[in-house]
Formats: sequence, structure tokens, C-alpha cells
Amino acid sequence: MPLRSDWSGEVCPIRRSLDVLGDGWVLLIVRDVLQGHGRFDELRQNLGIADAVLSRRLRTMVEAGLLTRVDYADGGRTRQGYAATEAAAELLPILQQLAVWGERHTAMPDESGHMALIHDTCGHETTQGQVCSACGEVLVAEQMTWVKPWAGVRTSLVPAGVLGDA
Amino acid sequence: MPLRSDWSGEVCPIRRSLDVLGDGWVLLIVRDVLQGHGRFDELRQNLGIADAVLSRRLRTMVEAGLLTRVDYADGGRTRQGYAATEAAAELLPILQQLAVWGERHTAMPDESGHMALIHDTCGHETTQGQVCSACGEVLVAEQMTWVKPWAGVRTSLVPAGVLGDA
DNA sequence: CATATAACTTCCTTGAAGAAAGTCACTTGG
DNA sequence: CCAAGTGACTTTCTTCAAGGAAGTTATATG
Repeated sequence: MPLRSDWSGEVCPIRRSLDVLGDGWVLLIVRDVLQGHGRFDELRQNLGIADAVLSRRLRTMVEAGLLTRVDYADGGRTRQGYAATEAAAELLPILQQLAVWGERHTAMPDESGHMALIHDTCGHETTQGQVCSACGEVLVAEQMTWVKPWAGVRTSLVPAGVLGDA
Repeated sequence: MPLRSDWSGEVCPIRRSLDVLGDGWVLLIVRDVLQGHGRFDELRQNLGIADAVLSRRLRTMVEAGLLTRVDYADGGRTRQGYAATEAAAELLPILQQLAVWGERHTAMPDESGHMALIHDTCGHETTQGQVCSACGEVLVAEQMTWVKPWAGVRTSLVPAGVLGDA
């Protein structure tokens, strides 16, 4: 008896999505992988997640078609990381809307600051997660930069299938 | 030691949102409450959830500002149900985008059919969750009707604070 | 009175999260 | 050659949460 039942055969598409996505770790992993941070040690560090939990999530996300294994060179050897599939990249609006919602409805800590979503194509910030509020275009991951003032960085999102530079 | 740590003080707004929302049951409850189905027995039946799990979720969602308790008349007595807050209503784009994503990326069962998202204001179906793909307006819950062919019903979403008719 | 309904709460079993340690496959430096 | 380090996991053990089932309380109604 699994802790939560299998929703993959449900008639409601929202519920079928939540079978895969209705878990905080999954969406956080997609968040990081879209930023190119798809190595096991990067994810473990960024997320503060237990090894075993991360390993289990990565496996199920590969099986569910959200992630693919990608080779990368590290010194003289080849290692493996994870990149987002097209399916995962299409979660961008949900992630960005979570950012917008979070800034409106959760308590912002002092060291946080405003996470701006920059649409690189038109160069403006969008206040909507799916369609650019400045120019009206539908947003895709590789045309986005996320401004994270708490870390003093701007991160350009990577296309599906790509593992970013460390 | 809770099974999953507290993300409410995180610097990333996505992660703060997932502290509240990163759970399949929470989003399914919002889905049903936005359709006016906010009574305990309705939720239990629609969701196929254990009483204790539902009760716990409802309590935490009220505390988190997603739901409010609402009185309703049943025969000669007053009972209580749950309505969405404005914060929950603002999850509409996420829910609708989950529907869109689910139809594209999960296996549709035979008895499911296409869940159309109708923007009542312009009368057309939208293929985007946040902005109407037909007329360009930002979508809000009380202007939406969800077509659920597997149940042969069209459900108009209710405004925040409202418990729909049974 | 008995029955039904709604909205929970409690009990018990089992799966999952998380801390910590371990394993394996390599590089690299002494 | 060996020791140390790194990356990507796996395993062990403890504790929490999901879920099935039963119970409780506050009312109607016949």
C-alpha cells in the first residue's frame, strides 16, 4: 500500500499532472534543472535534500519523462547529470506563477528581495508567468533570465536537453 | 522531526509557495473548492481521500490562508464548509496550466475526453491557463467554466469566499 | 426511541523522509 | 604503488505521515 495512491489513470488531467508533480521536491528539481544545475551534488547542495530522497526522485522523474541523463566532463572523466525534457520545460509557467504567487502570498524574509522574471527577447520584466506582460509573447525557458537578488546572481535558463555549466 | 522540513522562511519565492502548495491533495482541494464543492463530504467523495488526511489538510489550508470556513444551511441546521480565499483563487493559472500540461504529457484514459477551459467573458475556449488565448484578457476564476466530458458536466467556478450550491 | 447525516477524531499498520554511514568508480598527488 | 578526494549513488535506522477502519458528537427525522 503506497502512502499515496496512483493518480496516473485519473480522468481529470489536473489530477494526472499532480500524480507526477504534486510533490515539492519534484518542482524544485525542475526549477534547478531549468537553471542548468542538474548535477547530483549541485542539486543536493542547493536543495538541502537527503541523498536517498534525491536519488529516488531523480529516478522517478526520469521514468516519468521529466528528466534525461546527460554526460558531462569533469577533469579526465565522464560523469552524469540531469537535464530537463520538453515536458519539464513546459512547466515554466507553473514555476514562474509559483514565484509570483509566493511574493504576493507568503512572508518574504529580509534577505530575499524581489525575484524578477526577465524576458530576454524583449528585455523587460514580466509579472505573469506564462505570457510576457510587457510584450505579450508566450514565454519559453531559454528566453528567460531569473534575477535572484538574495544570491546576487542572474541566471539564464537553459533549453531542454541541456545541462548548464557548473 | 517532520518528514519534510519547513520551507516557509526560504529566500526563493517558488520554494515558499511549495511549502504550502507542494502537495497533491492541497491543489486538488483548491480545484474542487473553486468549483464550489467545499463541503467535507463532497471533498471526501470527489477526492477519494481518507477522512483524517482531509481533515488535516483542511486545517492547515485554513491556517495558511487558502481556505475559509463558511456556514451553509442543510435542512433545518447550519453546517460548515470551505471556500477559497483570494490567495487560493489566484492559483487558477497554475491549476489550468496543470490541466493543459496533463493533456499533453500524461496518458489520457479512454473515458476522459478533453477538458475545455471556457472564458465566459468572451465565450471562447482558452488553451492557456493564465491569459485567454482567444481575447487576451487575464483569466479570473469567476469568469471560467470547466468542461468535464467524463462527467457530462460544465462547472462554472465560484468567486473567492463563496461556497457553491451542492 | 432508532436511524441517518455531517464533520470530524482516534487507532493501527505501513510506506516515505531524513540523518548518517557505506560503496564503487574513477582521478590526482605523493 | 597507495592515500585522499570527488561524484553518484545505496543502505540502515528512526520517526513521521498516509490511509483503512472504527468511533464520537451534534443535530434532524420518522
